[in-house]
Amino acid sequence: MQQKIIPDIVIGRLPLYYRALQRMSSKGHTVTSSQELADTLGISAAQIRKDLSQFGEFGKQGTGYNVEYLADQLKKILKIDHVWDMVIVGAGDVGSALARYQGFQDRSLRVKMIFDSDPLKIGKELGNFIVKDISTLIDEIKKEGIKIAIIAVPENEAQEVTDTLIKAGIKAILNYAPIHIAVPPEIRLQCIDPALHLQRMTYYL
Amino acid sequence: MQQKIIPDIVIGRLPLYYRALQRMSSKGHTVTSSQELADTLGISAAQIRKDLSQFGEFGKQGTGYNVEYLADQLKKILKIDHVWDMVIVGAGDVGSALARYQGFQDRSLRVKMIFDSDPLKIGKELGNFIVKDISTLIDEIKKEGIKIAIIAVPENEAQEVTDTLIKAGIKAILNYAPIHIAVPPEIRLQCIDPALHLQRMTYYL
DNA sequence: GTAGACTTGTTACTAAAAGCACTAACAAAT
DNA sequence: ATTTGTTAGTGCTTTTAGTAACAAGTCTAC
Repeated sequence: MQQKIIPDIVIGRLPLYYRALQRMSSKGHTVTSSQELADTLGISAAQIRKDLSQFGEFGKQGTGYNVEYLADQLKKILKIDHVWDMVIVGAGDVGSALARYQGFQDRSLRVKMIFDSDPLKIGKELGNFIVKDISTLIDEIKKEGIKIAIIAVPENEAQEVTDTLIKAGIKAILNYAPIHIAVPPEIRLQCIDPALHLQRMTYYL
Repeated sequence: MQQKIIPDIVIGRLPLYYRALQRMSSKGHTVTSSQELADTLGISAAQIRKDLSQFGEFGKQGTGYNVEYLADQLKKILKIDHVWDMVIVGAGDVGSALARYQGFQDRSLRVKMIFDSDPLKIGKELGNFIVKDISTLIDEIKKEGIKIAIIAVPENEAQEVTDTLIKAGIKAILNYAPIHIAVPPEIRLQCIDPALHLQRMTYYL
């Protein structure tokens, strides 16, 4: 159904556009232009127009884009027109912060469960959750049909947890462990390692 | 002194190589090859060789790279042959998790101070730190000569905090606030927004 | 000492992404 | 009705990034 293949780099920018539109909308703006978005985001107006035109014609020449309408279209494209449940694996500092993170609200994302292997943590309260035993992970994920997981375990456990998650039917993984994990090509993977981001900048200092 | 301009995308991969080498080193490996690194990282061997050759000839034909030596060279290139002190602004969940984060150890990064504007948080203990008053931020940063900052404040305060940090002499910023912040071109900026990473993957589900 | 298997650094080539410029459409003011 | 300024969408050009192939150096086994 997707006629031409859209480059992943374009897909990567869409959430950025959506985030800006949400903010405009909450401020009461009803229309915007590629130029205004460009100024807001630090991306060229031509780039934004080209990206959006890959998916259809959402704007009106001379007028611009209707904020609500464009946001709605992006929601459909990104499949965030409904809430996605997620699991967190690892109830350490990072996992805990993510479990309490308010930034998923209003962005079609919701933490559903959190797992750990440490008997001292299992059963404990954490935010609105009770930490579950990692040995029940496959069953719980399958039962709920969850497709997205966040890994927040030590690096030496990350690959094993990944393999288990994939067995459970997880299709997208956000990895906070500071190590490269291997996944089959059909599994989506994104990594966050603050030290990596920081070391990328020290070169220029 | 830097003869040719190295693309930023190349700089971005160097910390990845360094991380892999650190791991190899801790496992006792003394030599490696572009092929082994490629397998470890999921990047092509040719790519790795080309990236490294931008900075010099670090390997030996037929043999490969000496792990310690290459790691050392990368440390020099990335200027992480000494520890960089950092400040965190915002002592909420994200800031707290970062203040306690163990992943900066052994990676030439160290949190030195944490600030907040909330009187209820100022003066409180947090990990090994006492949360400082944000109104003292400029003085404290200047006094210590700190160049790197992590922003972990709500989105509506992020731009103001950014401007203050730059006044204080900060040259590199890691932004956790879910909003685009504007900085002058000479300031390095990296952003981490987990929702953005996740929404990038939902498209494919 | 030599054959053969490895591995680097480099060059030539291919593919992808971004930038630019232009056309057509629309709105508002006169 | 006409003019002016604005803006989307698109094709073309330039730039950038990645891949593949190869010569030259190194090591090991015999």
